[in-house]
Amino acid sequence: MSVSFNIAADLDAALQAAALAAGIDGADVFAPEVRTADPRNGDFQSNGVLGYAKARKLNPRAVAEKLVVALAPGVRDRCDVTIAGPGFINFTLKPATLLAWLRAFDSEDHLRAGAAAAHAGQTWVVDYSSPNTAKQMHVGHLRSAVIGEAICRMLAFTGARVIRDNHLGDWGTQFGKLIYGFKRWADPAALAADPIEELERVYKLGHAATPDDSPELNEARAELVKLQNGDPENFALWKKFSDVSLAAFQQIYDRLGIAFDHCLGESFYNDKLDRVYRELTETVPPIAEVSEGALVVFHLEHPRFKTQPFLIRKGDGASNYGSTDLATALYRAEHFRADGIVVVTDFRQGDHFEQLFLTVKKWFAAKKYRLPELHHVTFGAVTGEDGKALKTRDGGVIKLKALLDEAVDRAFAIVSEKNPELSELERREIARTVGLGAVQYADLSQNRSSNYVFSWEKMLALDGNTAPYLLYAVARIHSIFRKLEIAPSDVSTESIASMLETPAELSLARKLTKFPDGLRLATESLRPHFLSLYLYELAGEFSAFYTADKVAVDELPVRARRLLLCARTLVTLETGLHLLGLRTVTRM
RNA sequence: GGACCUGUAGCUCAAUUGGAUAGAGCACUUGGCUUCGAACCAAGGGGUCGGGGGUUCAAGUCCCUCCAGGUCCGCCA
Repeated sequence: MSVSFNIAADLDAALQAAALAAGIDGADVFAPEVRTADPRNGDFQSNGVLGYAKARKLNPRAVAEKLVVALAPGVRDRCDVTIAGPGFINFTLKPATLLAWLRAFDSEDHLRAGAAAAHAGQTWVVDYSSPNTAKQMHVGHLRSAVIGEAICRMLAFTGARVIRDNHLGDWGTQFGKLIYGFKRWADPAALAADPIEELERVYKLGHAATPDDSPELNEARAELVKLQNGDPENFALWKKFSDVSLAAFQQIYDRLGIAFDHCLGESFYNDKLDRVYRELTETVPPIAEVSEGALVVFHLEHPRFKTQPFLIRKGDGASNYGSTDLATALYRAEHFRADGIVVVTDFRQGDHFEQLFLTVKKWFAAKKYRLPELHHVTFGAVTGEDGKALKTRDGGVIKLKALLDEAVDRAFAIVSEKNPELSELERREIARTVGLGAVQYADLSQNRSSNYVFSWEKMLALDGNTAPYLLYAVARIHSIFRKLEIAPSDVSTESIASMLETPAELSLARKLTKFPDGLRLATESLRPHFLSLYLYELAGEFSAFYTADKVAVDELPVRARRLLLCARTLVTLETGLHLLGLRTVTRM
């Protein structure tokens, strides 16, 4: 039996064909709207008949009846079809169909091959993390990095060529003060020991020593002008700041499984800004205009941006983030030939990116440049359990490194308590995976647009929608295969599998076939929590199956089919968790 | 003043982007290990989906309007 990756799409096409075959009025515009159903109603449901029948004053159940009769015979062979309620068409996959799907999609590679149609041939640039150089990454940098990486992996899995671009904040007025402070107070020993720490220290000194309207501030500005004019000494300093910062960032990225293809920061676009100014002012009518000395864009069609300007060059002629972000959009469209651009930042930059995208659309239209899809992926704040911004006990900023260390330490304590017989080395390794995974997963498992309450206790809990719960399911499945001395990937043991039969077997198998749906939802909406939710529900189905039906039974055909379910659950959980950026364990 | 986000069980969050009886975890009550990892599973109680109007065969979801919290609005990003 041949079965396709996305069964819902298949059924949708089948119903469309049935509409044509039945010769119903307006069959060419009929949209079946097949989607996954509540399990109580079946595997998939078609909702399209209701709206269609209503618009033509027909009886929806009669229309549904016609369609079901006209369905190609193959559909009835693969699933039970019923009409329910006011005119829903329900499809319940037969056990043989479930088994056929599970046999077809038996590895991460086969799942990927099935999923790759969604973005095949497309190039997507994802801009995430994007910290400022010469500063520590802190807790506020976590969400962009974690969400951005998950989005990259999902896009790549669904067929896209993904370019990971770290848009560093490596240019701007703060470097005048930093150089000013560095030249006076930098301590070589401290710099060697912890460069970022030392840079932050001298920046603070530089900032404090250059109050507004002071002669010292003018000196700091002079350092900035020298840097911007290519002064060798200042440029060398700036380069050093960038290098040590990137090296420090990379230590964090390594722990989170992140590897950027490019780190094209703001400085990279310095020589690309004049073109932006020129092209935005040379159109007729011009897109940008001078207002109060600055170059700005108003969007007259917009209720707010008709009076709230988008600043693209400062009054003193200097660039700002509006300038560089415009140049960045052009570079990504021209140089990378991007079909889509995703920028992952917190929601407070919403106005900026709305204005940016409006401007880019007008600009590209005027110059006849190909316009990529533009997405600003926003997320809410990370707060403590009191609802306020997350701080250390003394009110300071929590460094990302310290936060990740604590996650691993806490996980180590839990693993050591639950599984003291494992070697310390193995417990350390497990703690890394579980601790970091818990932090990542806590961020990914909830809708990114709401604020996120940071709670060690909740993210490290073994119950509920957490990384430890999912990893526990993974570990238990590995444990079964270990005990039976079979490799999960060894498909040959499955050849004698008998037909799926028990309620728990069928329920788990049905959930497994919904992986395409969870992945599609998460990828289309750029919201990884849809994939998390699916994985959590899958792990739940597995735990119920594990309790209800023993795998290692004496009847070999029964054992084989249950092992098949275990192997597929394992592949799906591991694939899904890897897509979210987590590592997995074989025991914990 | 304008705009955006959020508001769902006591608490933390979901709800396939308009579908059928709004679901999980925590907490509370009860049951299940001489059997593959009980870090688990099964069952129970718990709801004016912030309030009110509207659109629709169908609204937690869309529109309007209030209320509450958060955020942004010219030379930071």
